[in-house]
Amino acid sequence: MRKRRVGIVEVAARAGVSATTVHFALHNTGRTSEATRQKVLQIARELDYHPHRLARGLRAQRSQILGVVVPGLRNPWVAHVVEGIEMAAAETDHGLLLACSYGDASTEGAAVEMLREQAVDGLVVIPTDPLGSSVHLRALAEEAYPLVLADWAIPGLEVPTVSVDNLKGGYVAGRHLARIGRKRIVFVTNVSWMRRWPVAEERLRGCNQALEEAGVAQATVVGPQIADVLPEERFGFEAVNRYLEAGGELDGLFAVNDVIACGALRALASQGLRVPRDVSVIGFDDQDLAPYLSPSLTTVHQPMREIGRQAVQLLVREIRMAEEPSFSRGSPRVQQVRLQPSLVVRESCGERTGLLTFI
Amino acid sequence: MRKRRVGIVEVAARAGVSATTVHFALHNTGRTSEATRQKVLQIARELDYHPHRLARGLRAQRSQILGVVVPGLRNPWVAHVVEGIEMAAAETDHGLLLACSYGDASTEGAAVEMLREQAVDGLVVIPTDPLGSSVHLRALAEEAYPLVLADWAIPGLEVPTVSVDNLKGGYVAGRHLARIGRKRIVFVTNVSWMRRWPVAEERLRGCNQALEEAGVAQATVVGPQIADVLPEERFGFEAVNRYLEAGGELDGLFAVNDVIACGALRALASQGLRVPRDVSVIGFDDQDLAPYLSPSLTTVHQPMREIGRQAVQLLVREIRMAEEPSFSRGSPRVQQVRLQPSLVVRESCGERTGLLTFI
DNA sequence: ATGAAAGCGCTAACAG
DNA sequence: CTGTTAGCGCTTTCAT
Repeated sequence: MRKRRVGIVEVAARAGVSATTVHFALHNTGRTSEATRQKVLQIARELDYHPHRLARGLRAQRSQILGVVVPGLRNPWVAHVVEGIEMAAAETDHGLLLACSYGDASTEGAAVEMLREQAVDGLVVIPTDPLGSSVHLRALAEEAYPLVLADWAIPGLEVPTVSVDNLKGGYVAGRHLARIGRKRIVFVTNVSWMRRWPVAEERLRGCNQALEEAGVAQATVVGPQIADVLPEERFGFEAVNRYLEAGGELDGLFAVNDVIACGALRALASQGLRVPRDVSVIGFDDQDLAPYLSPSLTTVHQPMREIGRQAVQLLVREIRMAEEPSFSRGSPRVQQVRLQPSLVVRESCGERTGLLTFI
Repeated sequence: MRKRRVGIVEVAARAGVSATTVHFALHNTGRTSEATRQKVLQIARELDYHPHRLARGLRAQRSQILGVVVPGLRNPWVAHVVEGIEMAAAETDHGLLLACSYGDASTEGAAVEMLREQAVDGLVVIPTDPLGSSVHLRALAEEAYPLVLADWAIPGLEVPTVSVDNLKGGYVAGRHLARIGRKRIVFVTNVSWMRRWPVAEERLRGCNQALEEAGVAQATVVGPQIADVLPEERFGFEAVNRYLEAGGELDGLFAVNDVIACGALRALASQGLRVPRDVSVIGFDDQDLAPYLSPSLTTVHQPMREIGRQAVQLLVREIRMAEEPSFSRGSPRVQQVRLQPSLVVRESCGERTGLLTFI
């Protein structure tokens, strides 16, 4: 039989006190005598009382729920970021309402709408598309709705953001390729990633900067020419395959993420190119599988869970600021957190081919 | 400036009608004249009115939120199931409150507690541990709280469940290994998977059944002997490495999931064993990366998103049944959905080694 | 065809 | 130290 939910009044009745007293007893505000408090707690336990957060939320105008909008969960990068968000949310006693945009700006808009109706206290969004996203995100920002972006900032949108230093990430990748003597570098990215403008572009720019410093030709961008396909492994595979079939050459490859790198590795192998002998490959993310690919993948590590955690921290701060404007005290109005990536060298680069440097 | 949320009463005021009328106009219950209805809708739009679902939920005793508890998101299997859940939830106008148990039964219990306080209408749980989980899940079941399990049923717990036919999945894997002439089969699983009793055990049992039918020796179970480590790739790698270092032999390997298979592939390669020449490898799940590993992974496909979708469907049904008991009409009280797996043959098995069959 | 009023479960200002 | 009371925003019965 469905057990009826026991509320504060039933506890009050059983304890022979008022609902108010129960409330103060449960929240230990020191307004009740220790005796009644114990009695109330005892009865609450007996009755298996649980607060009804909807009711509390309605009254307090605060649901203790954070909304999260992500492009989807199949890229492990996102999955890890969401885990980080979940951990931080649980620690700060928040629930987590999750919605996916699946790469579509209007789905994202609908998700934001829906989450707002559910009265989330704030939103963490990994935007899907700078143009489409910026419309509704800008609307949120304008009414000072607590909002934090993860992964990348939308140009011209002043919102707290936590992201990784993509320029530097690209730079260390490019520098490494140059150092080990690679001359013809290809940068693989899909259109979705190009749309996320700052991300792919910065990684590419960082890479090119390093190449230039080393006197190596700029990277050839492969991928945006062809249609986007899922999963991303397949995209990486097809993009590289087409490039090679069209007679393209390369001795170094830098992929915008590890999943695409995985597909790229496969394409290189299928075309008879050996990694790292013929081609050095670098990914981005350092996902769980990177060390276990064959060859293991050299990649630019980023702290994925940490991105999620920091996003929640910024968001909680935003929420407080929205509630008690005095809280802003001193610290800058909009915080940007930029985490540092680092290169993890594994087999796919074949450090030993570095001998080429001496030729 | 923070925009104050506009409610039904403000719309009413502006339209010169009562809140009741606004309500009926918005919900198109045909109780208002078309004229007033249009006017109200117009004003609602102008004022950018959005219903407050917390308030509605409180009144209606129904939050339109589903709770989901999963072990974590880093295994892409889970990520895909959650995507399926998210899609189905969005389609049925439900929000999705997500919590992770991280493999710990008490964390799971706390998550369930928290979700109930948030007044979710029902729960989808991927249990973490049959012993630990069964305690609080049984409690839910006893009070007829809408609950659906995904992935595996807890023995003796009568709750709707959607899972894949693991016995059959194991069977087709084992049969394939036998058919291509493999004789010394190893089954790799970690302790966490063994705890999820029916899953790993059924996959193993199905495999052994096929081996027996083919007159091949039962599979050696590798993994549970050593401590669990994350990520699972690493576990697969270490488990297989230890087995080989201890002088273990094999010519066929069946892993409890693709991620562990990925680590196993790597371990085999690092020990100089070639796949598929020396060893045939089969995984379970058919995750995105399976076709892009080198060699590409033969694996037992399961419809991951579909599991999530079906779970939501069962749950929505449970919720309706709990609300209007008359709804149960005819159909069995507890539904079990069992989806069919299928073998996807790729390079890691080397069908051509099937020649061995003729020796 | 429309409105008044009660109430979902909890909180907090205000009395005593 | 404890209780009374008035809502939070929406739904729904009952009047008009």
